[in-house]
Amino acid sequence: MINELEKIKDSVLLQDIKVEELSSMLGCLRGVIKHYKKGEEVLSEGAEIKKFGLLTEGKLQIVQYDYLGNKSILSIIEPKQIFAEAYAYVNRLPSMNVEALVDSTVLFLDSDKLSSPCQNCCSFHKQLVKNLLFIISNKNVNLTEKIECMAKRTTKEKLLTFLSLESIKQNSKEIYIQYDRQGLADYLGVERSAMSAELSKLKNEGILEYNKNWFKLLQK
Amino acid sequence: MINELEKIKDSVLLQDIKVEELSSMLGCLRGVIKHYKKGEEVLSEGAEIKKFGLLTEGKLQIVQYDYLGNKSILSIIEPKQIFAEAYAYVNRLPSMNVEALVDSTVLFLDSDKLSSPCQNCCSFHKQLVKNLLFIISNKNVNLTEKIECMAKRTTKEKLLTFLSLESIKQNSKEIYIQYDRQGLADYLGVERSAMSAELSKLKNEGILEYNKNWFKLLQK
DNA sequence: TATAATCCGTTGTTTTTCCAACAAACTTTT
DNA sequence: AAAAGTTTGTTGGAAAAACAACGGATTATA
Repeated sequence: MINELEKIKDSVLLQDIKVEELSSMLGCLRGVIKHYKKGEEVLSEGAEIKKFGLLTEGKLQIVQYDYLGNKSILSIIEPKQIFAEAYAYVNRLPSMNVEALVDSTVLFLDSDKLSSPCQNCCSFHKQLVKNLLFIISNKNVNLTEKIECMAKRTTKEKLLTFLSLESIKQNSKEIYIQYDRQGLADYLGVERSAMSAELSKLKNEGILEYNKNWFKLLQK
Repeated sequence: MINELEKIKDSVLLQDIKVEELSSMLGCLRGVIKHYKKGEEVLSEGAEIKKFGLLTEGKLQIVQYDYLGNKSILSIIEPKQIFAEAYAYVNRLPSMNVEALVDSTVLFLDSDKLSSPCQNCCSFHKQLVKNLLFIISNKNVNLTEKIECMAKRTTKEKLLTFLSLESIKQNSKEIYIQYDRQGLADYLGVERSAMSAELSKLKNEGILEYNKNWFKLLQK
């Protein structure tokens, strides 16, 4: 257990919590460590979620199957990230599955215990709640921004909306993006090749310059 | 102030908090009441947010201007709802404005104080945090579902994804939706007339029956 | 009840996207 | 440094969506 804590002590969730407090936290939040083999299911669709997970080791995938059975990957969970936290706080059944992409270890924490501090009002609770609110709020803002992009009707507009949001965040007309072309197309919900074509057009029109992950918005 | 509390005492944020505790809560969270005339700006783009709002009276609109200056309405805030809570917990500047659609009254509460209970660990803090986590998590799930619909490539798929999600939520093949046609088209990010045409097609193909707000998914 | 206003479905045209296939550029491996 | 694999840009035809315009139905208003 100590070993696992070592790996996640600088995660966002545990930010600014003293190392000495971590093990008492585990008890308070009913921490449970579970191991999964590659390909195993960590959480399954429709199963009630009372604890959320903090990945200590490995890699997970959040996937969803639509009404036709088509699989789509919602996100990849890397070590130190938490998952399923929103469903833990909402009495709705999740419509997605979590699968282990490689052998993985997860620390599950009781969501109720986190938000309902014990009598002695342990000092770390305050910080944990703050961190969790930050994480969920941040996700919220990110989802809203993604919707802002996807709501545009044309690929060109989706691209420009995405790039100007990045430009604001990076506080510069020159920006570096985290996605490759396929990743960006997936994010915006469009076809990669069509998006590439649209990027070329924007370059020809003198609206944009780019090279690999570097982009520059010209004029206004 | 007492009068304002009366109006919001059964809001989701204040759920399961005793009426006697409400006024001490106001002090603890540095509650501030503000009034706005119709058309006035409640929060403006780029201005740091330290407090989130709880609308006690009136109606607000969250709007956004894109890189071309086009205005789009993100949501309408009705009394008892909170707003700007995600931005209050994230150190990012909001990219939207909040405007009063009619004369309105807002109770602003300090987000820091909410997540950092005072020394005496007032009992309502626990419940407030729980309620807030519920609200934000719920929003999160809703945003994710919207993205699930919008990510589909065709209007037909967007419609069927939306309807089967509703079917699951309402636990029935027969469902009632909250939007009119224009509202649904906006939600899915498509053209109303094209969507109407697609609905007719689905009806002809025997996949769907509908009349106004009532829909029935046939077969699988 | 008449009138106005809004909502909804239909159709034809234009624009945009998807899709598939391929070639060029760049990376990684051997 | 060659070979293999991956990523990105390009193109043309097919499919879908946007757009505009209109008429009928429903709802709200005078």
